[in-house]
Amino acid sequence: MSSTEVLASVDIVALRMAPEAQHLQVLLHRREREPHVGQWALPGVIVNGRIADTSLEGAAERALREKARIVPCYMEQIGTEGNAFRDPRGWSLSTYYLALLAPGQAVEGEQLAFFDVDSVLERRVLLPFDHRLLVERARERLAAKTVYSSLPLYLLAEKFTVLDALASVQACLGQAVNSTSLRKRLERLREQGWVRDTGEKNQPRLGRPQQLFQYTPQGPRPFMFDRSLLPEGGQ
Amino acid sequence: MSSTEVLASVDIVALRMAPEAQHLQVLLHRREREPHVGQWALPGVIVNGRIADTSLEGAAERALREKARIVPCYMEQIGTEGNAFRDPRGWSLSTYYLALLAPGQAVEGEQLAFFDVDSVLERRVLLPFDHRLLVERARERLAAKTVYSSLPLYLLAEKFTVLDALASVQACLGQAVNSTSLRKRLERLREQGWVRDTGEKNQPRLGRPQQLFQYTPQGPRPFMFDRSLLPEGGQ
DNA sequence: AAAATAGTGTCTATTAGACAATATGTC
DNA sequence: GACATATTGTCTAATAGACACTATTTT
Repeated sequence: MSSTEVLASVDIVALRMAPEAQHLQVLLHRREREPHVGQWALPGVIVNGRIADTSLEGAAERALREKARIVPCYMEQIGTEGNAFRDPRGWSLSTYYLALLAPGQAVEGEQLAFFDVDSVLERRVLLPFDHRLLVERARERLAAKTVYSSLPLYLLAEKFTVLDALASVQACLGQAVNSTSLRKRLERLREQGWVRDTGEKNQPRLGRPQQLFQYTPQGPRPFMFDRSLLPEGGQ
Repeated sequence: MSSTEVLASVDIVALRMAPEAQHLQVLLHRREREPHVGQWALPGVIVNGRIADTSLEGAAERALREKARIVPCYMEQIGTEGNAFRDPRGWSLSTYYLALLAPGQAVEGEQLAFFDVDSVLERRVLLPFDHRLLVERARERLAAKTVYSSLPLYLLAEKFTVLDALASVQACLGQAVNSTSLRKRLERLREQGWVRDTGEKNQPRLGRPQQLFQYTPQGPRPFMFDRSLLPEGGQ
């Protein structure tokens, strides 16, 4: 009977909308220990290691709090990757979470930075372990839920315009979305109490002012629409 | 620096359609060791314990193979539950999978049996650890995917009738479904090559014979429809 | 007034759902 | 033929998507 030697960790794929841009960024943290010390990687912690955790969920929150002093707008477990090869220390297992952050989310220190998700997925930024895979899976889940739920709205500032919402949906989905369809979805959300018209306006440099909305979730899970945004895209 | 003592296991929520009935059953295995020896529980194994595993997925397949000598039609990781309380031995973590079995799936031995999912969820059959929760989560995922995918078809025999498919969808969903809608979905699947009309017929005791179909998945993941089966039900 | 941007209204296509109509078997 | 069941067809409702139209601001 050998001892059960499995290293358990949690890693966080924390996303925000890039400031003044239309794409997603992922929060990375410079590793403080071996292996891969000094490299940019997903923030994460060993589960119930030097610091006791009461639950996996708790460990995930601790990872974000300790490494980045951040509390996300939304967090969801995506899955667990475990095998004998992903960590040079041996058999390891990482349960990873998708966290959605507000667009203005600031981070302190030299050890933290946001990187474009696409540059990670396209390997222009290389991550240690299988962290690229974890980002890819989190991104896939986000895209899949975007077509039939209100999930992308968690990435918005407290007050947002229709175009902000459109940018978020498109960034999550990785493709263009019909703006009429999105407006109708926002209108339905408003009827259901999930979105509030603040009555305030935002004046762009030119043109008609934009209505400012507020996302007011009525439950822990996003609102589910009964149709996909992308009929052809399915499958 | 304390040692990282976390017990990692995989557990399988393997479901089949009850024979001659319209509901789901879950495969349980009588525990051979402490804790909870002799009780009916989800089949599972310790990850990379006495027997080496190369991956979590591999451990999940091993669990089904070792405990039940079964190869499922479909398997999907649902999530990981981990905390300090779920196992009396201490901090433990279980990654659990949903497995879908063919309706005739036989099991050998006194140590294996199918139980109605509802009797587990309603606590008429009590499972050790948090296994009831795992069954509930797997069932939720199945129901959620049933409204917009072909997932329930993995529960069918090689050749099935429209009514078989309807029974499966309704069992997965836990509620009645319009049979016209399901027929149209099957027709679309047929056009897409995901379902084949075998040309054969099944003669019920009375009435017109039933067409026999065959599920022929065109990819590893189920076919996605672009609308929900339950417009009102959403959210 | 012109330009630019936001927001509304109208029409089409698709598909779930209700239900009537038809087909094909047993007794 | 009567009956039972399966299958097809027709109609309605809801909503995504395309696009024309109107509204509101700056210059």
